[in-house]
Amino acid sequence: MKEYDHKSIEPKWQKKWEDSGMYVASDTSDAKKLYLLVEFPYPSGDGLHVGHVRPYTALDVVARKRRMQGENVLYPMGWDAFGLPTENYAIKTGIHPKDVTKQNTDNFRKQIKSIGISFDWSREINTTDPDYYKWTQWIFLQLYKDGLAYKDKMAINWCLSCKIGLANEEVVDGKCERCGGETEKREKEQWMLAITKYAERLDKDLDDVNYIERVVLGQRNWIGKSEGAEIEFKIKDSKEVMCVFTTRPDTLFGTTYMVVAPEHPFVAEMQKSIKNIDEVRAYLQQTSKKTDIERTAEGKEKSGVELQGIKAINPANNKEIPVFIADYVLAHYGTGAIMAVPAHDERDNEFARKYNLPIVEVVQRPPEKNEETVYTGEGILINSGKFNGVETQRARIAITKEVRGRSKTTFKLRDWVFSRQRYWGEPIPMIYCEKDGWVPVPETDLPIELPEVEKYEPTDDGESPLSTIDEWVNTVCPICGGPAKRETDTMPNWAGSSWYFLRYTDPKNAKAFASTESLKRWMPVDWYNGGMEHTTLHLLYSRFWHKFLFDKGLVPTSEPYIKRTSHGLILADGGEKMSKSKGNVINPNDVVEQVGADTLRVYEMFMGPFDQAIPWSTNSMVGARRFLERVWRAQELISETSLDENLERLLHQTIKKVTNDIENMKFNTAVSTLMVFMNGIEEVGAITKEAYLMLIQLLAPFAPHITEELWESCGQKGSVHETTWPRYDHHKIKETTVTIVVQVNGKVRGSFEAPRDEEKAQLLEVALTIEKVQAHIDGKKVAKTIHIPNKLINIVV
RNA sequence: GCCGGAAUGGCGGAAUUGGUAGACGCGCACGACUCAAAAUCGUGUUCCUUCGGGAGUGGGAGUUCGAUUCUCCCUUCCGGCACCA
Repeated sequence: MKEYDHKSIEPKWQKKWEDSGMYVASDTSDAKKLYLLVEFPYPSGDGLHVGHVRPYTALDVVARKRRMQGENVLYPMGWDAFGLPTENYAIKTGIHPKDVTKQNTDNFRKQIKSIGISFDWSREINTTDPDYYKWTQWIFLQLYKDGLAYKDKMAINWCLSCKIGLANEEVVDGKCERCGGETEKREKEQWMLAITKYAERLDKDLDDVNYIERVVLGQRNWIGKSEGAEIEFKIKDSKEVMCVFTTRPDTLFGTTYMVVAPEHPFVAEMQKSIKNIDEVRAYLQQTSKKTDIERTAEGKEKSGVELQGIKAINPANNKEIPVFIADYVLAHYGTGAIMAVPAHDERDNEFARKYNLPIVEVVQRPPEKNEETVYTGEGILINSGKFNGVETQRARIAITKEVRGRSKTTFKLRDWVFSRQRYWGEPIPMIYCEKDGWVPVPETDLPIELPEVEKYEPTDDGESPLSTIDEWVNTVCPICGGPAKRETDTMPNWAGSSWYFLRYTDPKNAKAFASTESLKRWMPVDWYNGGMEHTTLHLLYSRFWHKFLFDKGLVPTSEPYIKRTSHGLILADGGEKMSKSKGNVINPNDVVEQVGADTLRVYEMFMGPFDQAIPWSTNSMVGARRFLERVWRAQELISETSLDENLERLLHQTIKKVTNDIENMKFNTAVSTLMVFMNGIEEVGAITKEAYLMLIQLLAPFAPHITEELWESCGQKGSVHETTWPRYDHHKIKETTVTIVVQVNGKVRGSFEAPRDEEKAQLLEVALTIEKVQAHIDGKKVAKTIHIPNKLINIVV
């Protein structure tokens, strides 16, 4: 027998697979289709990370198993290659981002191939390829035509170090999501996408998809749907009305003051009536200087100023109430104004206490609730005129109706800031004409390609580097033919990834982003695995684009992904995140070199639950390697004798468990089950060839190279990956004898072997003969006995 | 603060329609092989113990013949959101 030498085996089979094209998904097969997707990586200069290997291997295991079960599997890969690190590298070195991208993708491709993932490389895509981003631009134009893309001057989050505008989703703790630098608010004209028009459907349709719970919750939370009512308050001695949004119209009688956001136009409109206008202006100035971080950083101490001379009328009881401005009310949410009910809202309560405002309870507090806390729950109304005694849920509708309010649903979700003042992104295909305003580039002119530039840095005034190239910027208006200028902003790097899964179905189509036929064949994605960090960004954006395309009749389903799962991070040995600066990064290249791709794969599947973060342990990895070596050596144990009865049962149990565990992503227990079977083979010391070949098949999805080699050396023809997945015989799984556990008062006192399905009376008889059992019931009366078939006898004394 | 998730040997983890806690792997100890070492193989490995047993799945109560699993309260850790009316 040869030694197990991964260095010769792995490249050998990788080449055979590539030459045979056996992982190319068929566009003509009648077999059941299965579209498996992992997030395509940003090809960074650091190369592949062991963290990439986990999800790629996991769905590769599923892909290989399902192919063996006869399905036509599409499992593609590509590159999400626009982005800042490449651009920053270009700024530093002067090398064109295109060249950097080429180097990086070549490296990534080579690395991924070295771990034997069965991607269909014939469908490889790259978001920076003009043939690809032509269609990203095309989709933008369709959004524009439908009024879903618009330009707006607005306060955006500005990253001081990237010199770039950021979407809200890209700001984390007031810091830039990408570089971690400080951000501030800045007024700037930006292209926006009206994702909020899809808020309701993005929320509701989560009911119909099979996403893991934490993804659904993350999206729901981000969309922030909230049902309530809009109610108008008259302003005393004025024609003005103030409209508020509330989720608790039932507490209207408890409204003792109102608050409007400092930015609310009401303040300017009413300035003549405001007696303390200087004080108000001082407050406005103070808050406008504050960033969101500062507003929240002050321990949430609420502040505000009363608008003296202004009174609002509570429509429920016609009482005059004061009006405040305070920065705890947000201008962009609801109507930018609230009715304050300090008895039943914690924020209002805090504010009312600080400014000595009346607090009127209108919902009866249940007796068990602490009187110190603000009661925000449901109950029976009090101090509410004719609504006294009504239950809060019903009162919401009744009071809203009484004061002519209207039901209203609001969302936290805000429109998507789509402009970036950067070079390395898709140019936004719009032209500005003095006469005609913003004009879309004609579709026949797409793609608008990125021009060559000398400097990649954004300009000091925050404009894109494209703005300095006059011959590119200056163009003619598609409508009037007069002089006009191109938009120099580019798209954010979420653009290309918002539809890439569609392109895989028909990657070379020059007439459409994908043909209807291809889309019908492959969509929707059956199973999409990716990181939790993309729950509110990529996943929401791509669902939005897909729903838009569905509305246009361009894709066959309203949801792009049927099932979404998520992998846990791989941490460094000590449990910290792997990072270059800490020097604790494990390079998959080194691992493949030293112990082989199969060992790496088996280890990553075995290390722990797939959805859980887990520390890397090079020590533990040797267990995976030892296991493969034992499988290798077990060739020697193949003998002509018939299969041991216990081993046969174990084999069928193994087939069942591995088959189920793969589908449930319990890869760790699938591998351990294979190990148990291997232990069984060694214990018996012999195995039939047939049973050994089944072990090879079950292991094949996890360790595709060594199993090919073993399959071949056992004299089998063709690839193990093209064989039929083993089936188990449920008759052969059942044990003929079972271990019966004997308990006395619930404590284990002994056990014995008995034939399967033995009667209780017989079992009890045997149980009572056990010495230890006798010792524990000695002199006591047996109250009752409990029998769980084929499991245990419990004697209660 | 709110919403999720988690807590099991020296370590990663396994086991739930409630039924032998610690599968599998790592590590460790001892033994075999070897001049020796590595590799490999074998045996053992939750803790305490007066060797009869006893305790034990973050802590405390409860339901049950029986609880890692179900209920209530609490602690700690991780992740997400954060003045959203």
